[in-house]
Amino acid sequence: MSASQFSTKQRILGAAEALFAQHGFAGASLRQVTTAANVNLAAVNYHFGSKDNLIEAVFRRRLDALNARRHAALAKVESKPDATLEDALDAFIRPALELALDRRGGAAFMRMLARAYAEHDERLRRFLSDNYGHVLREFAVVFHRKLPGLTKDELYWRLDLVAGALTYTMADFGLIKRRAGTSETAHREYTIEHLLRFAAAGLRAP
Amino acid sequence: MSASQFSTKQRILGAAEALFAQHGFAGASLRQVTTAANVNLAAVNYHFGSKDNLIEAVFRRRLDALNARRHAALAKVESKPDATLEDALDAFIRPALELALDRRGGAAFMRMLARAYAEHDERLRRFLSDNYGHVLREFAVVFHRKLPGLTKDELYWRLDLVAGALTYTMADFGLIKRRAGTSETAHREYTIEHLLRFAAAGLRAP
DNA sequence: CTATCCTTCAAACGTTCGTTTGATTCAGAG
DNA sequence: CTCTGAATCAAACGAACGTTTGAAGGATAG
Repeated sequence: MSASQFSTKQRILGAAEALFAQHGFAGASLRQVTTAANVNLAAVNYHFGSKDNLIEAVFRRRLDALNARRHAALAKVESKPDATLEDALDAFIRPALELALDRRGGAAFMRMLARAYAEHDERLRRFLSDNYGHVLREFAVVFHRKLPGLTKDELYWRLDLVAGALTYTMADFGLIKRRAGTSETAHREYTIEHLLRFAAAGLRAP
Repeated sequence: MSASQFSTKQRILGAAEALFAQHGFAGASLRQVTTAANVNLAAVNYHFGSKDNLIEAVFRRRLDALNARRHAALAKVESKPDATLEDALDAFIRPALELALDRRGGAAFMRMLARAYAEHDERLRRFLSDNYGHVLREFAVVFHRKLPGLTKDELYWRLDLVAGALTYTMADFGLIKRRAGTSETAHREYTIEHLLRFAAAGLRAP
């Protein structure tokens, strides 16, 4: 009889996500994680091989779905001949915000992502680039088409800054309680509108 | 004969700043710090008492000056009767950007600050709030006057988001090499203009 | 039933951590 | 010169870390 309806693997992933978000990758120990997940200490190395592999698995669980949604949304935008920069940005932002507002740990994951972004860790950057870089490159191509007059270098670091600011901002949005009386849909649309305007202005700056 | 023109204390602070920026507070060990600073391991506890105190000292060395400059710039803005929201934002952003562009470790400090911001560490937040909160509250009062129609709660979380996005962005600006042929002054003014427009738009959003 | 395979368990591994200790060095005051 | 006190040093402390081990558990197939 386990202590939860979820499997050992899933309980480890959930506890690790929350603790990595709170204390960082170096700051959260496997003993904290396994205690919170109510599993044996050795279970992490049995199921994931190492702490580094666990970190990657925590990312993978959420980012696989996020990237698939972003890819599909961008494809839909590309099928319309009169799509704007804002439409492409919406395809980028909306899936991420839905993830950030997900009730089962979405906010914790977003905070973890923001920390990873701020860490500039080489190993983690390579992992993210190798596994999810192709979708980001698709977006970069589309953005480049919507933004002639920007050199490739200029576009790339602007995208990096915009993505960073969005990630950081969304990590905090998960913590903000929405105003009473507003539906979750309204809250999401209000937030997307806000982020989208900021991102578009940043990308279009002279 | 020491290995540098700087004192043991200063060498520790400089090495700690760089290593905290690169590996985080938990990830950088005192052995790494003291080796990089070319001092004995026990020197940290002798001069600062503990690792936590060292972290605070690294912040204090830069933030004392930053807060004084921000306070002075805001006072100058307040002395003009027709000052705009953009003027107040300039008083907030310009000293920080000058710090970020400082050649002696300014970029490293900004990256460290961005990490601290993303960490949401309770102890660190209390330290920053206790020591530098009063200047931020001065800014909040001015911003509130320039932004009627915003509730106090709305203003506070918008300021938090704006400050976070700015901090994160400036942490990366320190890494970006400016285009050849542009002076440092021109680069700084271009960047400030960019950040200022974004922050003003974010604060003024409906 | 036994045999097999996946999973869980308590215990221990060697390493690294922050911190403390007690001796040593050394410049400046009397 | 001696004395004093701050600074530096090598060495060690106990605790916590990620990881490994070998035995025990427990479901399923033959």
